[in-house]
Amino acid sequence: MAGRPREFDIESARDIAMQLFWTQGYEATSLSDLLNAMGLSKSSFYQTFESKHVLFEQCLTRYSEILIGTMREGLATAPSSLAFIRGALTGISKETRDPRGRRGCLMMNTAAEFAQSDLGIARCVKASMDASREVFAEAVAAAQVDGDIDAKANTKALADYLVTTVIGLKTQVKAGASSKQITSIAELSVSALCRIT
Amino acid sequence: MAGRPREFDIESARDIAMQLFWTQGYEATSLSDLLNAMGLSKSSFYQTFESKHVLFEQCLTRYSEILIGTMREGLATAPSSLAFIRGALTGISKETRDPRGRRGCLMMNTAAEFAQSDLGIARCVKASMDASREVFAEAVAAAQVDGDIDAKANTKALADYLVTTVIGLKTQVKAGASSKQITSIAELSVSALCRIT
DNA sequence: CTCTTTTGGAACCAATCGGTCCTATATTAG
DNA sequence: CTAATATAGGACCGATTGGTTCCAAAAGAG
Repeated sequence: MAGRPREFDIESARDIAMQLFWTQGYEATSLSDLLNAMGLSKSSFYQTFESKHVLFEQCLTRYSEILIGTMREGLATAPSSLAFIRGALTGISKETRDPRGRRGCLMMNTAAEFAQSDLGIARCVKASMDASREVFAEAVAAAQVDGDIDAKANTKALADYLVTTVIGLKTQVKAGASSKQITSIAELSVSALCRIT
Repeated sequence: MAGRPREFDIESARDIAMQLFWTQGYEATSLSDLLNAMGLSKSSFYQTFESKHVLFEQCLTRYSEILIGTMREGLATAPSSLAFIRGALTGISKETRDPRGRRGCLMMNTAAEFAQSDLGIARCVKASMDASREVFAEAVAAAQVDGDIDAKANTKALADYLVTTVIGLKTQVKAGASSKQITSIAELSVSALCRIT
């Protein structure tokens, strides 16, 4: 039935594209950038992925899956829910030292690049933010049960607060903040979180 | 000595360009977009502003001047330093209703679009962030004198925290958060600020 | 062997990009 | 008047953009 088998792995090719979009942005990533990095000919590219735009949407979805999955795993394996939250914030300081550079978060970058112009993409970004807020909400709720965070506080509002802080921290990294600055802001945010009533 | 006088105002033309860059981003704003919006011919444009890139850098500088100026004025006229801080955060919720749309902050958008690729622009973004952090630092210090914020807290760290929160809030607006969400996060952040020791 | 599919590469597309240059006209100062 | 500058508009530039189409070769399945 089937003819010549595909010589590349679709998912890993898409992951390479995702890294490119993440680092350079959508517009700044040209088709030939993609072809070179993915090691594909134009034929293979357009036969497999419909267009640059479709591929980008797939990359957004994939990124969100990884992001949320990593968060969920971190929450499940952390010594405590509060430890997970603290780690999620302070861990951002590591991105400062990353040789691949201060590239922020693909979702935020995309939100900044497209704003309201592309409806499908805007929906994708919002869905991803909602999902990460949901994970934070679970973490906060658990920390409230643990007694690390005041049980009377509004769980969802605290989750929103955490998402906002993460976004702010990642943008600070991209704007050139030092590792020390990031760590200090993160610690401050966590300790503030624990004092809220 | 002088010939035919210029028929447009350089500063207001640049302001129009700034608005365009702010709304659409640098790459997404084409030369003809600029010419149409500014009401200039190509000749006048290139004679007055050296290039699109140079004009953009001027717009960044201008934006920063306005931003910092507005902050300083707000700090000077607010009933208290803490009131200024609270207003700076909660006021972001208004941007949700702005008909011109959720366009975030030009500096952050630029940071997201250029990342580390353009050194001059990166420097400009960092300078602006440092300046706004400085204003926040003055406000925090004054609020500490007022007794609204614990005097033992690290002033500069709190200022960094505020900048981070503002960035996060503006990005949330751009990503589609509701006015209520923004207000609630802002209030939460301020009350957290007052409890930090 | 045949059918099907993928492959790489090239040719080609219209459109747009930022930018330069030029012409002809208009408006000022001296 | 002349010199100097600004104007609008168009011609033109090379380069690049995302995307389409065609082709001959390759390699699997039946």
